[in-house]
Formats: sequence, C-alpha cells, structure tokens
Amino acid sequence: MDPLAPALSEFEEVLAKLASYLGAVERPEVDYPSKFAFVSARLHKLRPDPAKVNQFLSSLGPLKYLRNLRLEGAYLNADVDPAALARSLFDAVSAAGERYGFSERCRGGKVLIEHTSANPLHPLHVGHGRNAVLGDSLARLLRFCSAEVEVHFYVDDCGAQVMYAALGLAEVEGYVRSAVAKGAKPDLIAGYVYSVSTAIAEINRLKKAAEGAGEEKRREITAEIDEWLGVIKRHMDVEPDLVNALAERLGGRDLAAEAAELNRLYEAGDGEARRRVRAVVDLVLRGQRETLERLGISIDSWDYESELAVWSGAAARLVEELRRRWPQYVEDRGGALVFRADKFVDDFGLREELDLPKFIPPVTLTRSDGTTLYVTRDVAYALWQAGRGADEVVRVVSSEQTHEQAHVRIILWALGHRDAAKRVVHYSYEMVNMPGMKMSARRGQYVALDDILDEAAERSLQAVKEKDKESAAAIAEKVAVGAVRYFYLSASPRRPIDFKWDVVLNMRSNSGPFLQYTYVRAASILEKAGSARPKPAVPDKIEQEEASLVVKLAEWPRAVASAASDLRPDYIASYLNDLALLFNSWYEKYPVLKAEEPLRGFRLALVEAVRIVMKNGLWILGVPVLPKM
RNA sequence: GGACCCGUAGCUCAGCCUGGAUAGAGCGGCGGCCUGCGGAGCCGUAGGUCGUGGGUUCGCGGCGACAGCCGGCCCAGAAAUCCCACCGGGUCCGCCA
Repeated sequence: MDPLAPALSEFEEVLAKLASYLGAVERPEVDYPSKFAFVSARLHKLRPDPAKVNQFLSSLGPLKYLRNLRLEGAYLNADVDPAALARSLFDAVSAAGERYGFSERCRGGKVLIEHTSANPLHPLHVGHGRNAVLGDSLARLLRFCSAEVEVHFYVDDCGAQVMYAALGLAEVEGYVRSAVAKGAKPDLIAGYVYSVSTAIAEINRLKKAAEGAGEEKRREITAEIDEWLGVIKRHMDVEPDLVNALAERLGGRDLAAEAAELNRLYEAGDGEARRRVRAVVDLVLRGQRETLERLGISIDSWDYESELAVWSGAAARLVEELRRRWPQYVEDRGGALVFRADKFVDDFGLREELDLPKFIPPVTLTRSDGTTLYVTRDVAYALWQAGRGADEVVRVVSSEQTHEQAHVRIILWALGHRDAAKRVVHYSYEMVNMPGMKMSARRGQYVALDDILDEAAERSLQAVKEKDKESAAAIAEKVAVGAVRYFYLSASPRRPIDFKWDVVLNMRSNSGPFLQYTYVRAASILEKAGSARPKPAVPDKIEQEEASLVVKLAEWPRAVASAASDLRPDYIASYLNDLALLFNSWYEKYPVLKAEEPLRGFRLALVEAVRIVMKNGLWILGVPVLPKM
C-alpha cells in the first residue's frame, strides 16, 4: 500500500479537470518534490492564462487530501494535508504491518544475481567487499519486493593462476592443513601459497628472459625481479617456514610449463589434476564463505567454471558452433581461434541493441594448445545462467571488465541467443582505490575484508554501553558489519571510491551505526510504552516537524520501488539517513511517552512506523538491527 | 592512439537517464544544548562562478521549397542535467582472470 497514492491521484484528477477546462490536450505531469512537502505540476506547456486558472481553482469544491491549491509562477502547487496523509500512513502501516514498504509498484519476477565471484586464490579484500555488499543488497531489495531471487557465485577454478597455487600447495599441503587445523584462516594461508608460488614462477621466468637481453631490457627485468623478491620477503616475515619450504621445492623448476600442463590436464578432467586444483580452491572458498557469512551474505549456488563450462563440453561446443555459423568471423592464428567481434558488431550494427561501448576489440577464444580462455568459458556460463528461467540475469562485475562482458553479450547474440544476450546485464560498479597503495592480490598486497571488520569491531567496542563482555563483543561485531556495509552502499556504484579508514569507521551521521542507533532509540521508546496500543487518533493540528516525518514515512514504498527498478540500493541508504535525521530532530523536540492522550497515541504510532521502516530498510542494506547497543 | 566512468562547499558525496521555482546531505570549522523517551544525539552558523569554453531545444495559429519564416500570447524562449571540444583523475584495449 502506498499512502501517497490517494493524495496524488486526487491531484491528478484536478489536473485533468484543469486541462479540459483550458481546452488542452496534454496533461501536465505530477511532480512530487519531497523537500517542499507539497505536490506540484509544471504548467509551462499549457501556457495558461493565470486569470483562467484562478477562476478554475475557485470553482473547485473542497478536496480530501489537498489544501491551498495555488498558481505560483508556472506551477500549480498544493499542500498535502498532513492529517489526512497521516491517516493514510497509519492505514497503510496497519494493513501491511511488518512488511510496510512493499507495494504493487515494486518490480517482482524472477531474477538471477551473480556477485562477488572472486578468484579462489586469496581472501576477499576491500574491492570484493563492494561487489559482495552491492550484490547482496540488490538481492535483499528485490526479495523485499517479492521477486524470486537466486544468488550465484561463479568459482573461477580454471586458468593459469589457479595452477600456480595448486603446484605450490602440493608441496606444502601437510603444513597448511595442520595450520588450518590449529585455527589459521584457510583463505589467508592459501593466499600466501598463491603469492609466493607466483613470485617464484615469475622470478624464474624473468631470469630466463634476462639471458641474452640487451643492457636496458636487463635493467628493467632486474627491477621486476626485485619487486617479486620483495613479495617473497614480506611473506617470509609472516610465515618463514612456509616460504622456505616453497622456495626450496619450487625454485629452479619450469613452473610456467608445469602450470600449462596441469591446466591442460585439469580441463581434460584428469583425476589427479582435479584433486590438486580442488584442494587449493576449496580451501580458499571455505575462508571466503566465512567472510561472507560474517557480512550476512549467503550464496544459493556455487557454480564451478570447470564443471559448467569445461567438463560439460559447453565451451568447446560454443566455439564449434561459432565457427560453423560464422566462419568468416573466426580466424585461426597459429592454432588459437579468434572471433572478430569488432567486425561482427560493425556489420550487424549491434552497438545500440546490446548497449555496447564504442570500441570492441577482437576476442581470442582458445589457446593454441586447445584450452579455453576466460571469456569463452564465461559465455558458456552466461548461457547456463540464461537457461535457468530468470527474467533478468544481473551480473555484478567491476567496470574493468566492460569489454569482456560486452564480448559475452555479442557472442550470445552471434550464437543465436539474442533474447539471452539482452537479458544478461552487466551491473557495473567502479573500483575501490587504496590511496598510496597499488592493490594486487597476486602480490599479496591488499587490505583484507576481515581486517577491516576486525578494526571496526575494535573501534566500536569502545562506544558500546553493554557491560557484559561477551554480549558487548557481539554487539560491536554487528556495529562493525553495519559500518562497513553502509560505507559501500553510501556511494553510487558508478563512482570510484577511495578506501579511507576514517570514512569506513565513521559512526556518526550518515553511517550504519547512526541508523542502528536511531532504531534502538525508537525500539526503546516503544518498549517502555508497553504493547497495548489502540488505533491512533490523528490530531487536527500537526506540528511542522511532525508533518515532515509523516511525509517521509509515507514516501517509503516509493523509495523502495524506485530503488528496485533502478537497481540502486544506495537510494535506500540515503532515504534511511534522511529519515533518521528527521526522526532525531523531532524526537529532541516533542516528548512521546509524557505527552497527553490522544497526542501520545499519535506520536507512538509515528515511532512505530519509524521502527518498521528502519527495520526493513536496514534489512535491505544488510545492516544488522540491534535491540540495544 | 582508441574507448568507458568520474570532476558539484576545505574534505566525502547525492541530484544528471526523464532540462524548469531558492543545487541537497554528512565530515571537518565556529557557537550553543546533558537532574530529560538512549548525547553513537540535537540546535545555530560560516562555506558553492556545479572542472573550463562553446553549442542546442521548448507552447499556439498561419505559411512552407520541411531548411525555416511570420504573428500575437507568455513567468520564461529554461542547462549541474542534453551535445561538442579541452583540461584533470580512474579504468580498459592479453594465447590474464
């Protein structure tokens, strides 16, 4: 139910009458500028004669929801009667109860959301945090809107990088397993193995490249080697035994060749290769899943690239199909197959239809050894996703992959899956930058999500009023989750954000903890008031601050619907912040519990509405709701 | 070299898709408010040539060679918002993922 609907439809009726009174064909659109707490329509296109409009206005009888209709400049304005609005608000809240906010304006349907999909090689870091929180809140938002949502995590367990980690782990598996048994976080320690193995492989490769290179080239290579030595050294400080063992057993081997061979075997489904690769992948996934759970994120389906794209034969089949359908666009370059997506898009004029960037590069489908590439496997995966019967497949993927995601849509189209190509959307978001630091998961150079949560929990513990140590820690943890999630959601996805501790750990206005605190206040008042509350009576005269609060609360279903249709959870964040500011101002000024009846009942009903909206909004953001803090 | 995203108060950001009335918050600054329903709060105040420079579009009637032109009417022929160029920041353009 939408409490604003009756007032707005009344206004529409007035506009329709006005239009016909003026003999106009077009009817002006209704604006709802919330900051003015009135409704408005631009009459510019009607070129009205003010005298005639005023004549019309004076001929109107009394209205139910609107007061003080007036022509201001070229605008027709009307105040919404706050008492009438309050009545429809209370009706809506009592009808919807705890689900207040859901309305018929919400989009429903079936949606598949893929998010996070981090490489199974290292812990989740601040960059993945944005993806995970965005994707999860999107899922919550649509679920709140009664959409049927499936959340998927794509496990990239193929490709060269995974193989280095697998080669490394094979040499130190006993050590790693016993460390994990003793409580080490599996993704963290597996991440060390990955970085160190990669570093050793890189150093070997670079040393070979240096032989026979010119003076200048050699200097460049030496600098690069030093950088990788630095990576090893940093890990040495944390895990000397592990690093020494890896250096001893991997040093001097041709890891690039071994990785390529392991990759080939893995794609072929060789038993031993599977065991070795999955050993490292599953170790990391265990850790990543723990971090996600800590953030309140659950995944419905973990989709392994190897199974869905490679072993099923889907990737190979689609390459063949592409070749058969479009031989003139598939080129053989020394055994590697290249699809001329650039030419294809030009020839078929797909730019607009598939919402593509202006520049599209050709795309390599297979290596010369016959193994597949990421994009090719991703097309197979997209095809699988599209086959699950969702109206829309939302892939939360960073803007870095704009071209790759465009390739996926183009190839789907080329394969004849034109409908799927349009249903698969790249939900793009910008990067999280660490000022003064180049993040690189390969080099083990990043700030892990776990570390941020730990730091935030420690910081918030100081402010927790609860005396009991254990429950205080539990509260601090939830405050930390709220702070971190809100940080990611308070910026528009299309804007790059800088990771700054003081912003993430902000616990004042415009933060997760601020909203949690506001909820606690509202809940605390209601608790003291007791449970028996009759239907509230709306007073004739409503204070200014009360009216603003009523309007904001009445807007909630529309805020939800527009966030859902634009796929913008950040709208919810800013709505809740506005609501909290309004509620806090009102709260300072007007007593609730000590007010006389019937005012007390009215104010309690407002507090109850705030509580429900805050609870639902916080749920959508994934910011934990606390009874006390 | 080409492409995409961003440039709004000292700092962080919303508004841009769908152009119109005083460009909204927060942080930080300054000055206030705790014998009060939870001060992780509230009130007040200062702070903006919306990166720079160009361009572009509105209603009605008549004519039309479909480029526009004429007429009166009107708060107004409206740009942070659309287009172009340039500048600054980020990202991508791989037999990586």
